[in-house]
Amino acid sequence: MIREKLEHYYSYVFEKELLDEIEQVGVYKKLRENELLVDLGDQMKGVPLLLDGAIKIVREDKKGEEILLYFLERGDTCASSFASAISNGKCGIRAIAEKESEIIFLPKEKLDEWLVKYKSWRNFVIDSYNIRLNEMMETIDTLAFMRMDERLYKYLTDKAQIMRETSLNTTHQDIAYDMHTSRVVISRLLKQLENEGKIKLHRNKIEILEF
Amino acid sequence: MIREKLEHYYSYVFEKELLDEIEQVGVYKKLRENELLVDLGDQMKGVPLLLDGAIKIVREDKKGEEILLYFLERGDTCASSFASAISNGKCGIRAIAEKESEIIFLPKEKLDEWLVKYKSWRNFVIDSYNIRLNEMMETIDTLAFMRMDERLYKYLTDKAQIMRETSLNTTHQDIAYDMHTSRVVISRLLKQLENEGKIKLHRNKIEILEF
DNA sequence: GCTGTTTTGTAACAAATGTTACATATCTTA
DNA sequence: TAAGATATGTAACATTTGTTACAAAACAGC
Repeated sequence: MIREKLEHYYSYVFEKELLDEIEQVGVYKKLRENELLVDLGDQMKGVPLLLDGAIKIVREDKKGEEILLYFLERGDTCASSFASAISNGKCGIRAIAEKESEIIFLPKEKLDEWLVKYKSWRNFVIDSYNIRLNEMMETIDTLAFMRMDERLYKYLTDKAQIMRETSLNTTHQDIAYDMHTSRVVISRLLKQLENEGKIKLHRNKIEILEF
Repeated sequence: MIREKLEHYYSYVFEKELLDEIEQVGVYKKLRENELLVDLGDQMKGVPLLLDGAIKIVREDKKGEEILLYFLERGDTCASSFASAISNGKCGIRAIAEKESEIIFLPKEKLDEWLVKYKSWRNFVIDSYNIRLNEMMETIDTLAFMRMDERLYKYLTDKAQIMRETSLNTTHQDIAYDMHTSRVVISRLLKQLENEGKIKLHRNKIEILEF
């Protein structure tokens, strides 16, 4: 069954021999919604390959203030873990399953070995880093160039896409945590978006009418 | 002379055989102050290794609004170029020499080859990506968690360190561009920092009194 | 049903940042 | 030295974002 899912998402990415190796040494794991996958300061023993679901990557500063960096989808891996695993350093982020997810954990001993052996692995690692760098740049653009109302709308539509839903089950407070602002600000701007006809508000649920 | 500089900054990073190869295929280049090294949308034909100087990495959105991402110092390479070079993609940033700098340009044909051949090259590439990811996270922290006055003071002290000077030759307008705000805001906050005794203002020059 | 808890709505105000407008100072160069 | 050009200082005001306080609505468990 693992092989099936692997083939499904990664057969065009990895060579057959590499898929075989992954099947042998990879550890399959199912994550419950809201389960913590990586915490701040963790020393990773490997890297997760995401088979299905959605993982939220969050940054926290010394004072415990949080902000959402980006989401991982199936086919993604966590570049920050890769870093931490291969160099025995600490992880600067927190990763939480946003919904039920499935991953394969690859032991760090193999990471460098595969770089030598498999061209497809080298491409995958480099690509992953690039995707992550670009994602970070987009986050920076968002923070630097957009006003809160635009950021909020982007947050809602992005998250809906990741979750593959047109409604989000979330509270105003949760959004405020992700965007590092206050609940009152979010409520105010959500109401504004509702008046513009872009969303519809319910208790614990936001329907997105316009993408 | 190139060999000398290479040895000086990279002899502890790269194996001897790799240093030899770099000397053979690398193209040395001197950059004048303010010279453009990489522009938005460029398709990189290789990656620059920074031997000396300081390179400013800037992000620009569609509307032409800019913000400083980070600086490169000697020993650094541009992860974003690496990305662009190896995958024939476009570069999402702009790189400008902040002062006279020296680089060695490595042709993209070698990049993947060396990943297979040299452990030290693999480490260097992975490390570079990690350093850049961390730098980006710090930029995000700064944007998300700090007020403008704190950001400004951090900008001044960071830049002074990169430039290895205690005074910066710059105008309020230039700082405003880097921080994506208006000149008036910067002038106001600089005056405030001066009143707090942390800096001293001159025309075209800011002296930093407290680090 | 009733009661406590969670979530949302909103007003009133405070603080931070952005904008416009203009004055003054300093440098450059003819 | 006079005449622009560039850089800085500052006031007054606008907008955006954050904070406090409280009320009302929706839900959960009994």
